[in-house]
Amino acid sequence: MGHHRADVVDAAVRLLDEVGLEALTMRRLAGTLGVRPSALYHHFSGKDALLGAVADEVLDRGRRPTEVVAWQAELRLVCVELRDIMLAHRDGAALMARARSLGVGAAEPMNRMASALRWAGAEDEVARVGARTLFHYVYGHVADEQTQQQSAGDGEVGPPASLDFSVGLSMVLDGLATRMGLPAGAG
Amino acid sequence: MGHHRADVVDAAVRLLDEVGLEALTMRRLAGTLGVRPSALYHHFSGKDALLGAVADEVLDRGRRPTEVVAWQAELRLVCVELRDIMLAHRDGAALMARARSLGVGAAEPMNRMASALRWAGAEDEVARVGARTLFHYVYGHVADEQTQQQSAGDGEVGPPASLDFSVGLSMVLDGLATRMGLPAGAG
DNA sequence: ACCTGAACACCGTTCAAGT
DNA sequence: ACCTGAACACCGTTCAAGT
Repeated sequence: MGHHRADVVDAAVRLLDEVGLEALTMRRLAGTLGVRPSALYHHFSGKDALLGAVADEVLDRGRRPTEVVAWQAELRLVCVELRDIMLAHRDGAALMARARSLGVGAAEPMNRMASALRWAGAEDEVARVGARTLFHYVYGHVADEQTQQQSAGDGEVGPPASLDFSVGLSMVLDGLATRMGLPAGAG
Repeated sequence: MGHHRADVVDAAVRLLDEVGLEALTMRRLAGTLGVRPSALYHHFSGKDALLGAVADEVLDRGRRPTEVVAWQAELRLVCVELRDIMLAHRDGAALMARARSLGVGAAEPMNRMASALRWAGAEDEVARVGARTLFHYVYGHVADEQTQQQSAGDGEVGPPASLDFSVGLSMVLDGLATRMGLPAGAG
């Protein structure tokens, strides 16, 4: 009875956190809204479009204010922000992968990374490849974290994931610096 | 009428190449074998187990003989082999991601990378993180390639993907070398 | 603009029973 | 050991029709 697009996205984010990506179903989502499944197609052309909107909404909610820092530190901040966003929602990494593979949404983080690199003086190819590499690193790491914490649940292991993330990120940033003809280790 | 596990896996690989991962369905697979869907559950406990077996089969088929080379070159060979395997099958990257997220199969490439790193003298943490980073790089790159070539199809763009892959890989290997206290650029 | 009702063409999985 | 028959509990999507 009178929902808007934003209401549907809100409900979808809540449902995602409750039941996970696999159980995030058009029929189930309609149920939580007290509406018939077919009603959702008034707001979205299909499930793909809905998932793209959910991914962008989640990205937007986790956005932090920009700080003025050196380029390596900025890339680090963007990557940490992206990881935190993915970790903030059940199956967050899988959601981003799904949206990207459907070619709908979730493009902003990589664009920010590429911008930072170009601003730092990287050639176009290095900026493009570097941004992709960083994004894939973050996504892959968080995807592993979330599938592990899904299969564990009992023995608390806890914080070493963040440390591993930081170490690997430094590695990629070092490689990036080397490619740009700068000394490694500033990050 | 008398299929074995291996027959089912073979048919699944063929069907994957024909119709893609999304349409690789238990019912459809049963159809190509001239069998009822329920018959498949005699060979596999469920779809997840089947997909894991498919991933491992594909990995095994693409395996190349080991060459004796420097560690950076060896890592490069493993990564190139992994990319070629994924590219050799429709939705190859998505298949590996799916298997990994289900915690079934597709673990061998990362193990080989970690071994190569330990053999080269890397500390345990660097070997673990390095292998993960390399695997995620390869997977992410190929996943992008395959979703792009899925949405393109018309204007031939072609080879630059391989070049981008090589550049990004060198970047990661440089970062790895730096972390190990070695000069970058040997790869 | 937003929704219902009803249908279409599918899914994965289980389980008793057959040979 | 390998398979059938039949069912259960779901899917995404379409489309005419209602308010």
